[in-house]
Amino acid sequence: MGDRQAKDALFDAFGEVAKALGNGRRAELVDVLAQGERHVDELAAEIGQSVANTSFHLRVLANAGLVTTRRDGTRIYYRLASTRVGDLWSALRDVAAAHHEQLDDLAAAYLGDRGRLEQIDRCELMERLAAGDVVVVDVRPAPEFAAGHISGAHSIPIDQLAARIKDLPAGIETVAYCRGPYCAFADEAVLVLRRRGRSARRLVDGFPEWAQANLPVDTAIAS
Amino acid sequence: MGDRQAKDALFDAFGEVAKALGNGRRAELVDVLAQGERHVDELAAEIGQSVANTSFHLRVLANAGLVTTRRDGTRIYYRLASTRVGDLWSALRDVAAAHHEQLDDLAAAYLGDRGRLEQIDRCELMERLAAGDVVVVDVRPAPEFAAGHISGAHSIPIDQLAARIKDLPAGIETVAYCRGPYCAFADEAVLVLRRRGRSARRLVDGFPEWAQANLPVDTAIAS
DNA sequence: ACGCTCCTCAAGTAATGTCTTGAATATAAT
DNA sequence: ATTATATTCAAGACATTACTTGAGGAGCGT
Repeated sequence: MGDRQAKDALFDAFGEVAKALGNGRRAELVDVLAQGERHVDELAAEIGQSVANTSFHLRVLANAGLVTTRRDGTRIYYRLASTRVGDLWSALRDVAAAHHEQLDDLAAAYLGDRGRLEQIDRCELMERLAAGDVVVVDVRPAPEFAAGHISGAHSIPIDQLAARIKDLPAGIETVAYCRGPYCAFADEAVLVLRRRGRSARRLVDGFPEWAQANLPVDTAIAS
Repeated sequence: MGDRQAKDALFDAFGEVAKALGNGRRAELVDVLAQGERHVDELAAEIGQSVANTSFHLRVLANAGLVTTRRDGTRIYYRLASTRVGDLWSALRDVAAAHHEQLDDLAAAYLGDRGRLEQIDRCELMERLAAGDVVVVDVRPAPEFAAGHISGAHSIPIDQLAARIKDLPAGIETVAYCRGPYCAFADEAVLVLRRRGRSARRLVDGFPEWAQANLPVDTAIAS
């Protein structure tokens, strides 16, 4: 009990879990999987990598215990091993946002200047939803909406928003949401909506945070 | 906004923070620093590495924003950048414990079989402390006690416990605590105390968790 | 100014990680 | 059975990481 070698081995094991998150592509995978399960093909497209490389990264995550798999026919679906993994991912983002010097610049380079972006927090959205004076749009890809979404939200993936904007009722404020605070989909949705003269804001974070707060969620397929 | 290259760079930055934790020696450093600030010499001894290598690892942690420094004369003290870093470390341990297949074996190899080890949780310890029918012993190294400890605890570093056991009042239960759930000091303390015929248990986790729960803490030097 | 202590930096080596390409496997559909 | 689709595996090029040794810099006390 208490010898150096065993202690090093134990902490190496903790390190292995962190190492699994220690790659940008794997971090992207975890961010996508926090929305719900996906199969390899889709994941490869999401992170812009080859299927072989994506498969390799998924195996690294699986070996670290961060994700598990389910087979359905020829497809293999990956998902986070538990909500704790999502918590770990949130904690990592928090620390990076608080202490990583260049993170603000990198976020601004990806998301653009959010100075004028109108946001709404979970509490207010919940109130407005109850009052019925708001329309909520889920602008994530369809499979993520199918895997789970804010109760009452409409699914319009961001790349279809311009074409389907007429499906949304006018004269009522629209709230767009996506994967989380570092996802650009909702930002872009707000831009598109405002350009068309709609009143629009984005939810400050995304679906995982909403679900984590135990707010109402649906998994059935809605409009 | 939203282009691949910028997104990859952003998630690479998240990955860098995780990568900083993705090494057993750096994980040990974070675990020690969660107890309070220490200087390089001590840290090198704690993780069983050369001073040069320890300095290197500390710089990696500093570059990732996980630790900061303070100079005092010839010494440079390192500390966690904020309590969020401690939260991240806790989340990492939780995930590893829940999902890493070999972690239980590695923990058992380092800590020994805890099957018969009597433990006490924070709530019960708090009650017993208020009732005054328990003696609390901090068995961490002296600098960690000085940096912060459970209010009313006595400091007897584990390597002095056998010699100083007579300083502890007999006929009253003793509770030992240390750095956390994966620290062997308190386990060993319980063994030593029981061998001497004392009634003893260990706190399930350690000082960082106690402090995080906003329970009473002292930093002054006590007995 | 000098030596002392504490810490960081640089160079070098062995090991490991990332991504590509092309082949191999497993299940489903024909 | 055979073919098609989805995923994994293997090999190789290239970059990065971990640790050692020895030199260099910063502050303190004499």
